[in-house]
Amino acid sequence: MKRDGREQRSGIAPTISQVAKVSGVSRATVSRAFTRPGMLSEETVRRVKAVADKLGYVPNQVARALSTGRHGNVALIVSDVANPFFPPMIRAAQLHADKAGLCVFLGNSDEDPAREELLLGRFIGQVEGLVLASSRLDEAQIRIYAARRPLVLINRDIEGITRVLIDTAPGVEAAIAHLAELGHRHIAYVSGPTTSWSNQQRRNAVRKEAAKRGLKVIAIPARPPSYGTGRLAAAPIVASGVTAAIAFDDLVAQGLLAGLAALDVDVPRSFSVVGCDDVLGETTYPPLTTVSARCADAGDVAVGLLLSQMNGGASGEIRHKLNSHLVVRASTGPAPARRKSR
Amino acid sequence: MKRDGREQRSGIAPTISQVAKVSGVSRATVSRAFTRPGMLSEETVRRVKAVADKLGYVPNQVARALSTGRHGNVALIVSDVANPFFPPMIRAAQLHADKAGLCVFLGNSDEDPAREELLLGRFIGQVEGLVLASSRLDEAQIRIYAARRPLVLINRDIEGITRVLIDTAPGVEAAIAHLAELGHRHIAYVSGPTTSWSNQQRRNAVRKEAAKRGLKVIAIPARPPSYGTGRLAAAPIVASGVTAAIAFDDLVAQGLLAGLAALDVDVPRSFSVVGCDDVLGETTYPPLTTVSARCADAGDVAVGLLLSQMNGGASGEIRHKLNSHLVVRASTGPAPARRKSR
DNA sequence: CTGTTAGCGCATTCAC
DNA sequence: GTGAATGCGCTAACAG
Repeated sequence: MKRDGREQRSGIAPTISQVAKVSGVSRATVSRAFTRPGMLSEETVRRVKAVADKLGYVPNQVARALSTGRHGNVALIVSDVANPFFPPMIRAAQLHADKAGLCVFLGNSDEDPAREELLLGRFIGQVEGLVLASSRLDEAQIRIYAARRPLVLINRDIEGITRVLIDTAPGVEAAIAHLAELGHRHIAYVSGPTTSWSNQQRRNAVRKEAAKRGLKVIAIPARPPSYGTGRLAAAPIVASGVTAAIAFDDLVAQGLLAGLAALDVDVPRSFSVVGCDDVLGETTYPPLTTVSARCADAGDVAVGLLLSQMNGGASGEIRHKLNSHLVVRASTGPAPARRKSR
Repeated sequence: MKRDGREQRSGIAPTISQVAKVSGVSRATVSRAFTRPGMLSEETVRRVKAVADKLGYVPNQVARALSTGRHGNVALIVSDVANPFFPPMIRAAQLHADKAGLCVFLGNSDEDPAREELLLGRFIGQVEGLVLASSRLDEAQIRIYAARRPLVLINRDIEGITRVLIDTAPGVEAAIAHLAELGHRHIAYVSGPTTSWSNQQRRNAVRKEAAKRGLKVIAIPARPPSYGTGRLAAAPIVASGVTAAIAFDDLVAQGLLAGLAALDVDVPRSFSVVGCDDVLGETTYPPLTTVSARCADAGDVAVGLLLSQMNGGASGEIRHKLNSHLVVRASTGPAPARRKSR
């Protein structure tokens, strides 16, 4: 077999053999100089490394991976890079992976299960572990991949597979309580993707807590969840007569804010809105009351779990829950006097 | 050498040899069935693939890479995943890479040259090409890596290295013209990172066009560029007496908007703000007039250029410029009557 | 401490 | 059209 284009640019890359020949040692010794210097005399290590340096030798990761089966790569697949929920998570995951010396493949499924599977297929062969954030794949598929490689899920609850769940229930409950205390009696839940674990969880939390406090809640969809669909939801929401809304995520809430403004509904004076995820900070107008979801932590924890699993740690039943809480800003206020009576 | 932990989970992954044995052909034939089916009889291909399927065989990318020198991976390094400028670019780059069957490593330098170099070092050995977006590395370093692998730069202008530049000058000039027509005479440029090519380009465009139209421009820094620093810039800006500001990017502009609101300065009635990049859409309040930077296209084009370079295409002097234009929304308006005269 | 030997899984010359 | 042999660059037993 001929040498191919591997190093077509600055000539052929030096291999372990060249270094070995020049330094007058065996290839194994050169290998050890890089992987287990402690096994060699300091003198040898020094000499070999000097030669390697001069030659510009750098270990070929691919060859090493083939030999050891460890390539130091992990993959992270998200459902939508452009959703502000993910970047902080990606960043945190990267940071953690970096510290462990791992490289991370990023995949973007764009909410499409087929694409997600395609990516998975491409990654699986060259990674030591995977993390799937908000996976839209069906359970059976996920199990298949989880059987082949350490795999951890974010915001997807599958029995027996390590997962980290951002538990927005406490925050959502607090939000409902907050709204109730402000005198709201009828509220809307602006719902997200039906296949989303987060959406199901939030919807249930809203219903449960609302029931407990005797609030009426209606559901208005915003699908796919985005600024645009949130904006569109404004009209049906005000038409429904509710005085407050809690949205699937901050983006939807932000759109709702805009839609409300366009309808001349003053927030928070005549309508209250609360978001979810807390990814927009105070950048909305008015600053959004929202449920803080610690998405960055999720990325960090997921990679941590993946690492311990890769290193043979307990891969049993791990279901890591991340807490949430309500952040009250300026988009919520006392319920307005009833419209009908005016 | 013993088998290692590669497939510790569901037993050993089937190799080409197993498929060969079961289908009663040689390993070479199995290999061909996957890489050059045309070389084999249809019957053979069919049979081999059937067996492979049943066994769950899937070609080992790493082994293939070692043999061919092509592993189908590329790396994308950005300076800050969390900056809304990047996600659309990342998404577009991924999409293009996907179509070409490539996997992409994502690196996040967090604006730190040292981290950027670390990442580069980890990636270089296992990718066929790299794209560096808004690299903070010094030119010499970049040249070294570019000599080893096909490499394309985004928003960094280094002679001899393929680069795609988002040319915001036309948009910025249009913005200045727009402001001038609205009667503004004194404006501020809220500047970004000094090492950023984009910042230099924008600053120069502002100066040039302002000079041409006889506007006075002062510079106020917002570093690092963010919502927070933009917000902080509001005070010195109103103190300076200018009536309009053009910000390094949308995030800074958004912060400025908030800072202005906190200072009770009405936008656009008493002050005009224009952003840069157009990554926030209409989500700000008021909707931001901004220079559209087509960041998604940049990612797409960069990967395209990288591909052609990887395939031995002309790697000569390529300097791809992406155009920009002004998007007028609601954050700009006529210059207010002069404050002093009131 | 260091050298020798034997693969990792695959793609590719050559023969046939 | 297909098989046998060889090597990609490296690491890991096994000796010494």
